Amino acid sequence: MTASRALRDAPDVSKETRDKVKGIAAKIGYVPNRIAGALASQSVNLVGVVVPSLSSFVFPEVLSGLSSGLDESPLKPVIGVTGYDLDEEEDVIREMLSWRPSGLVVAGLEHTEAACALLAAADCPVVEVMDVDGDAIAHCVGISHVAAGQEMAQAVLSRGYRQIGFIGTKMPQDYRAGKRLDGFTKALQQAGLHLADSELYAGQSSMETGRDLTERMLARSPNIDCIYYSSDVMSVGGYMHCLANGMSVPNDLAIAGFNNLPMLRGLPQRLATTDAHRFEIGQRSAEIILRGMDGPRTRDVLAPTISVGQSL
Amino acid sequence: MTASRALRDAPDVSKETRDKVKGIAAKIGYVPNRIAGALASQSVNLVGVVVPSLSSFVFPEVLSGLSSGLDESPLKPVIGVTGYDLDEEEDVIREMLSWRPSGLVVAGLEHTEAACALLAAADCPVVEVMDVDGDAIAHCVGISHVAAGQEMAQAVLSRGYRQIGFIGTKMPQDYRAGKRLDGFTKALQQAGLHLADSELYAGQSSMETGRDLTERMLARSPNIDCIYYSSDVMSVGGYMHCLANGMSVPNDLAIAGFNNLPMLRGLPQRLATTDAHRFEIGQRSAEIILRGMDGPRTRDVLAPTISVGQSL
DNA sequence: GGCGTTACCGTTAGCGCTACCATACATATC
DNA sequence: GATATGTATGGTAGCGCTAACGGTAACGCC
Repeated sequence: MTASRALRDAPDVSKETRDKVKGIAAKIGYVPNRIAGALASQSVNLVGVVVPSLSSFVFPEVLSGLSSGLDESPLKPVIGVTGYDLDEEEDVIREMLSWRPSGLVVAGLEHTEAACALLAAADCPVVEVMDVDGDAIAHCVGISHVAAGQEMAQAVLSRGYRQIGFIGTKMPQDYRAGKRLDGFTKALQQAGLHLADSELYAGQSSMETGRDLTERMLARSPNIDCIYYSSDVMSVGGYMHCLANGMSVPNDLAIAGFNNLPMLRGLPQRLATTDAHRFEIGQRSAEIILRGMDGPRTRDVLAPTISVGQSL
Repeated sequence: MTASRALRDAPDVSKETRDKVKGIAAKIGYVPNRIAGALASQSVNLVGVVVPSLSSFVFPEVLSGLSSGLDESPLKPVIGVTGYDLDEEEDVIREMLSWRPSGLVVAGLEHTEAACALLAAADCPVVEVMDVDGDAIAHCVGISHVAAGQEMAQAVLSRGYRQIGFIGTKMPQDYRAGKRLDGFTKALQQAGLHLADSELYAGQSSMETGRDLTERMLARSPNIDCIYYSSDVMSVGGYMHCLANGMSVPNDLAIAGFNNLPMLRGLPQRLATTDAHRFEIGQRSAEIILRGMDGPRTRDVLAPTISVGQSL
């Protein structure tokens, strides 16, 4: 017991004893068994984070916000990746909860029925992040993607564009992109317009896909004057198509994306985008988890920040 | 015991009993406590992965390789991030090992003395990935970054460039970038040349940094005809500088990067780069870990694949 | 001397599972 | 009928720690 206390910096150990224990522990290369410790103390200083993808440039930033928010606490984030697959998500959530974490952060509001049951019954704070358009099971921090889509539509319309295309992910895959499209088209309809053309793709967003689909859409619908992309990665791809073909942005084609990714700041022109405040979402999730199980149920709606740049 | 066996799909349970147990478990929302399970069975089906950063575009791909390699096994990767800080790395390694994982993957060969001791004493397979230039403590899969730098220098020299600059991370931060620079300058020296100019920066690589440092270098050393960047993110930034200023690549400036990132495939021109086979590194690490503790010590040196593209 | 207080250290039990073995019963074999 | 074999189930101990509490010594106070 004294050794256990000494190594954990728990009170009731004299300085000499503590130093002696730590010295010997270092010498023999003792690494405490956290599994046994966690079982005995019924506490695991880990926070599960369940995200669809790490290569989409989007979630690492949520994660750094979360890490920074947990920095002063003993909690550490543990990441699980679902590949935008709800069944896989259910497995990852189950796996996470089976380790009895101190908190769980899940991206999005859409889950399988079983996953919802797991989240509802979890005996740790659960935060659903990124999205607030829908019914949250637990705490919830994010932006309205419907609102983000509407706002961008208004920015596009106010600048006089009328032949508007959309390029984005196929919908069952990325619910949030779908909500942005819903908001966007709704706003167009209110102005008596509808989408002139659209391209939906499955799989990873990439600059290459953005460039290729832009080319295809413009070949099919040459009078398109503005394209809304479901992601900045895609919109940068579209921009590259313009650069490669001597098209002037926004004169020949106006461009708008989403996410306000760091890569936008390296381009010759600033492209229109919407910042979803990913870092802050992570930070606020950390705060909610640190409050523990007692706090009131939170629904934290951040306002997306549009930035029209020089491409509209 | 029967219930435990039923839930784990262990043998020696009749089908009726198994169904009954699973049914009741689902109904009451039972989630097995993996902590207790792991303690009792002395086995944890997790593989720790320690990487410097997730937003550098580089490690997510190693991770997908690893995941794909572990797919058929019960093992799952758990990610830890160090922020390119060796002391933080030591903490993360200690934390990982305290959970008694089935394997540990660590990026790079440079660690604190204590971390080296931990890795050497770990009772699970340990794989040091990405880099083979140096002394590995355990298994090791990667490319020689010195060789990658040399090879790119030869490609640059063979095309007649003589005023060559380098833009990259400050060295204590990213050892592998430093090794590429070493190989690069060594090859230049063998041709009787040395770097005409260089810019080193601290912090994250980004297109913006690449663009700004390129501008600064060209302002200072206008006769530079080729720049080698420590990363594709940076070289794309340099390319953006050229596009924004009407400079022709490679006529006005030749450009070479490293990593063969997906983003390169979206650009108007293909930039010179070197593929470090990140996905394959992940896959091979998975194989090594699946072999367990008995297999022979591996040193798996992959050949970096240079691609000169249209920018040299 | 009796009592309380503080500082430190040790004993015991138990966290929730699973490895291992014992048991019970059915079926097969000679 | 005795013995072996297979299938399903249950009992017991223990994984390596820590919470809770018990003990001991030293000191102070009235």
